Amino acid sequence: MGRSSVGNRVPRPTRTESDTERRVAAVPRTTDGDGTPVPQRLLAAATRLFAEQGYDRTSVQEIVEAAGVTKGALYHYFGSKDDLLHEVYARVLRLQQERLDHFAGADEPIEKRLRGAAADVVVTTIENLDDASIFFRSMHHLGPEKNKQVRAERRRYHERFRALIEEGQREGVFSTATPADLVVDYHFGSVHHLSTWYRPDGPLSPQEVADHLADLLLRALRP
Amino acid sequence: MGRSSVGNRVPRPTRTESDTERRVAAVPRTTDGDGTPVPQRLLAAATRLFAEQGYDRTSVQEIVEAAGVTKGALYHYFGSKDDLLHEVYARVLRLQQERLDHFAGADEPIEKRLRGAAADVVVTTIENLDDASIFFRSMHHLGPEKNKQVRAERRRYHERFRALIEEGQREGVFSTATPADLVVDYHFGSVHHLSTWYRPDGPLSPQEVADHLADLLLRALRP
Amino acid sequence: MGRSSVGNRVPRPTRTESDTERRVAAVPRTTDGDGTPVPQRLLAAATRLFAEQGYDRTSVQEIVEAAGVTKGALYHYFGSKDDLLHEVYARVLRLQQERLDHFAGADEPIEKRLRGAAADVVVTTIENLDDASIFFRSMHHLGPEKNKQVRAERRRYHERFRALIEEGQREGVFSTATPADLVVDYHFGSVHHLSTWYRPDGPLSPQEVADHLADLLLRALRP
Amino acid sequence: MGRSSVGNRVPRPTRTESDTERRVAAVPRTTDGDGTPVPQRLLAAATRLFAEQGYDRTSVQEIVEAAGVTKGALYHYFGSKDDLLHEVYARVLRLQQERLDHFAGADEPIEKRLRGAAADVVVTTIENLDDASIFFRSMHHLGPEKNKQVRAERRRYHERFRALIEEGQREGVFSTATPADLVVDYHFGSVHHLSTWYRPDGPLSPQEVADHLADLLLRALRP
DNA sequence: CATGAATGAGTTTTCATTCAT
DNA sequence: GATGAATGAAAACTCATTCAT
Repeated sequence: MGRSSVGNRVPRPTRTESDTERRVAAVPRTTDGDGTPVPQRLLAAATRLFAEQGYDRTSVQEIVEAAGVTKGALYHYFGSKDDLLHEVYARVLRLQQERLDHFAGADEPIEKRLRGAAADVVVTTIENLDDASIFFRSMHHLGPEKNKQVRAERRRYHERFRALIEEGQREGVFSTATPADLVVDYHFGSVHHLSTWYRPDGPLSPQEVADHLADLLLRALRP
Repeated sequence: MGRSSVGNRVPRPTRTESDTERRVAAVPRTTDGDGTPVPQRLLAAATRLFAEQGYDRTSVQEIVEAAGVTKGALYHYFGSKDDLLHEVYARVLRLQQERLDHFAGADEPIEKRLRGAAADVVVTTIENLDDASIFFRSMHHLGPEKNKQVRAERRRYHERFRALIEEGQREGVFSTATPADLVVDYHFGSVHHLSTWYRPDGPLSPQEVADHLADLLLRALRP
Repeated sequence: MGRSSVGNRVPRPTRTESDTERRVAAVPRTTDGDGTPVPQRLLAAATRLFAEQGYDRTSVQEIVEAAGVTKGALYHYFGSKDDLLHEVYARVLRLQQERLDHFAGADEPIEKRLRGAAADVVVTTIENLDDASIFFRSMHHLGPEKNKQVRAERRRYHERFRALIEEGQREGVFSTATPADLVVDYHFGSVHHLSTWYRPDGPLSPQEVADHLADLLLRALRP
Repeated sequence: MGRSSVGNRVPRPTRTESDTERRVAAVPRTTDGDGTPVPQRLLAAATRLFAEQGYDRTSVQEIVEAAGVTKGALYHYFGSKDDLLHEVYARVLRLQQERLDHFAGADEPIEKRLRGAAADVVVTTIENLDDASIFFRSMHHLGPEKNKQVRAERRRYHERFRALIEEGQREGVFSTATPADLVVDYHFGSVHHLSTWYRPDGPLSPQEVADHLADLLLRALRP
């Protein structure tokens, strides 16, 4: 539950993933320092450094040094520095979409489902503040093609969330005073903002912040 | 309502400002192409480019070319690229603080004053979207000293705004369910976020967006 | 007896030297034009140019052009232009200390040992006039840390030499009229000065100059 | 008797000197801070800065700031940065030549005259250590023409000094074991070297150092 | 699989000097 | 006499990427 956590899926652009999942020994043997395989180590190092210093301020050299490998190794696993950033995004997007789907699809009244989703995105954002910082500050560093791709996924997420609000508005439990689109942006603004002000050693736990922000959203939506 | 607007104060890093304030004609007459003096031209070009491409992705070369001057001229007026960024910040901070003071000090009930301030910051942010983008994406590019300075001014602004909410809470017109601090961050999250999604050619005018967002804030604060 | 001679040690700033000592073949085989490896070529070019034009007047561009490599290559081997200068110093200091130790530790009367050391430093200085010019004109260009390091080694050399004189003074074969410290500076003043006036095509061979200067020193020390 | 002292002759390349000597009021009225006229202030500032940082490391901007004038003023009095350096040299050379002439032409035995000259150059060098540092470290920074000029004056000085030694050798009071030329360089080597090791707060006064060094010279010349 | 030497275009910044006022 | 804005060329250094081994 540290600042940044690299998921357990190995991005291997040059290989298919399916066959490495099953046999543990298939993961590249090169695990030098600790037991973590090289690509994960690179991704973790890149995530931390990108969050700390920004994408442009982080050199490939720094990343490979932090990961304890050589440049050749990085370019063996990732096509470019850009690729590395894209992988970070991919991981976060996948995670958030999964969690939203889970909460949105629950068998509960709309109010509960929205509150659950709204609070959960806050908690997971705080638990991965590094990823969040990168996400909201470095998106424009992606090349146009990958940028498009990320934006598309982002939009799917936004629409899924908006659908929840519209559902509540149709049922009359949420006010229609404000367009659902705007409400989504209102809430996600505060989520983005978390990486600016939230400190793990502050007075509020992630869950408390999440409850407060979800509360504000639902209070604003009261008819 | 342009994207970016450069103020009318000439930055003169090597001198105190006081003596140039008196004589209006002291502003360098060197205005080459158009009638705008060089420092303003540089500031305007930098603002636009920083917003479009980010601070790190914008080279000094690009800035001086856009401003139609030479690199030497830039370094004659500004100590560094960093300085240029700082000037953008200083201008925005000054403007926002002034406007907040105006609304907060008005002779009106607290609800009206908060709504006025909350809506106004949205309108002026939209009217200076470039400045806003820079503000919320590039602050960490400032050197540590200037960073401190900007953060301090930022904090003053935050506290002024928080005081409004607390005033309403004390009077009983705003709910105390959420700490005022968190409410401020909630609102400013959505303000920061504007530069991500707001498009001038979209369906909503700046004022409409402002009214909606201020409305959401006040609805969330209803007891 | 060339103007400058670059040693056979490869500077590898990013690694400890110990592991490259073992395997002779570890010296990079990349020797483009002639057979000399890149770092040596750079060091030789830098030495010549620093001596001819001074440190500040020599651009990194000139060095890499003279060495027939690119700037990137230089910065691959040396951390900075400063580093390059430091390597020149390190080589000279090592050489001089070795030779002094050799003469000072010989099994001979003190007069012969001092004369031998005093003459030898003249010969080797003349044989490496470039290094000497750099040494005595560019030391102050080193950053403070490296400056300290060089000064410390320099002092060790000075003290070793002074010890010889003091030994002779204690034995009564050298006059005690002048403090040994001052005598050392007197002699080394003339050694430094060599790079100002000595010309290889002049009437005196290095050995002749050395004999004369050592003679002056010993005559001045006669009781 | 501070580190560096600028003589009382105003270098005015663009004007004749003769008419400003007589009438005090003819000295340019621009004496801003203290009462010293601008050119002297510039020369003094340049001398100090050149000695401290070297010629190349000292910018024209630093000089004018230290002197409390503007760049325009500097270029009004001196044709270039190079000119400034040349003026420093000219002053030192003039002074040393005068003093040597004085001692060499005295009505005394050759031994006394040589000792006097040898000691005096040490004292005046120590009293103007800044000038000396500049002299021995920055001569090669002069353009070829001025370089030639300085070298010529330097040679005159050297020859004057050598003549003293040869006179003694002819009279049989100095040994002829070493060529007079070499003896001169031996002594001046130690004079140059002074700026490397002499510290005003050290144990020896300038006169003591001078006596010791002159003593060493004369002892070395004993037949 | 992995290395690390090498590239080359790029970066920000400095600075002596000029010139209109 | 003096100003200081502006120039333009050059400075040191960085860095993502490639490729022979």
